[in-house]
Amino acid sequence: MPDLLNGDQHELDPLERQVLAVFVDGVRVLGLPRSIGEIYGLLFISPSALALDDLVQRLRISKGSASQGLRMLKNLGAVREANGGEDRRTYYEPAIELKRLVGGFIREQIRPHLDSGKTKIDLLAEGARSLQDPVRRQFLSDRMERLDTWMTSSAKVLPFLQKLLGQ
Amino acid sequence: MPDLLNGDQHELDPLERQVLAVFVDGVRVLGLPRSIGEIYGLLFISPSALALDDLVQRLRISKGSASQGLRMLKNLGAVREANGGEDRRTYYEPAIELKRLVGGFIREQIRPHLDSGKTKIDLLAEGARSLQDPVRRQFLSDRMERLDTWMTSSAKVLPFLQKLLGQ
DNA sequence: CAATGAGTTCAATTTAGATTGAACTTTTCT
DNA sequence: AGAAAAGTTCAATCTAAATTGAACTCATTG
Repeated sequence: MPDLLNGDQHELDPLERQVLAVFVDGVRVLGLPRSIGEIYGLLFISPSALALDDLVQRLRISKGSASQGLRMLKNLGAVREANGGEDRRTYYEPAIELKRLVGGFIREQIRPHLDSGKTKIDLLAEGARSLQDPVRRQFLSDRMERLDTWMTSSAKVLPFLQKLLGQ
Repeated sequence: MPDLLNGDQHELDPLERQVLAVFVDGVRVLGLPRSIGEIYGLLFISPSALALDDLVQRLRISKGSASQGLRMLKNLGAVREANGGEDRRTYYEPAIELKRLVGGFIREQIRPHLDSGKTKIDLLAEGARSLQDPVRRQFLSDRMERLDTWMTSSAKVLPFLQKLLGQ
């Protein structure tokens, strides 16, 4: 007698599989692992919040994968804990506002790289300025300046991005 | 007698290595392979255009890697052939305007995914509309609608992005 | 307080995708 | 023509990153 207590632990149906494939594709473009796309995707098409174990069963991924994936999605602000589950498990639901998703991605994945990049470039510009050969010094300094401009422009654009995507 | 005819085929010096590391880091964020960062980075800090073989020697990568990397960079509009090299080799120089780089990346890496994603979602929305269960149908249709909105918003934002980064 | 269940951690394994290198095509030069 | 050099292609190999799964902690409950 299968599925006695579980109304909803079936395999994914073909439509659901295809939706998940779109998410897997989407997150790969962002440089995130497949499991992230699967987990978020399943939450996105689930009418009710899901617990870790639901993800394990329906996606057939390991507990480890599900745990790590959920942590990353929480950090990105793409998933939050649903309040008021009956049992003692934690249930998760997806954030579905594009603004929030983009904001989280920028905060977690873009800004840190921009910041550490800027620091490194400042250091390298320093190094360039202390080169012996004046021609080389001038050229490299110009290029480091250019890199710096890139970073600054990119950083400036991010708030606009968020604003434009806000709703 | 090393380097008799090659004024410039040294190893990379530590400063150069560090600049390349920044580029390698940068392209990884964009989901591009390390070799792309190395090749573009070396061109970026080279005062004169370089040929494929220069890349092979200075970066110690294979001819195959250099060839494929250059092709991708050309497709991205990040590198162009320099005109007027002496010998019969092709020399390459980097595009250093952020606008152009971003434009190429959007055109080659973002737009195709957005477009194919939109197509797939339209199909899936179709599938959702023909579900039996009215509750499920309504819910999934809403979610597909939401996905569609994401795609549309993202596509609309790209031209602004390019404009804002246009120096 | 022992037992059960939820969730985490991380070393080992797997896998996707990047890189290599040898064979090939094309171009140039004597 | 044919030798040499530039560049391309792609099957085989390698490697970085994702995934697994077993051992663990922590919280709950009878």
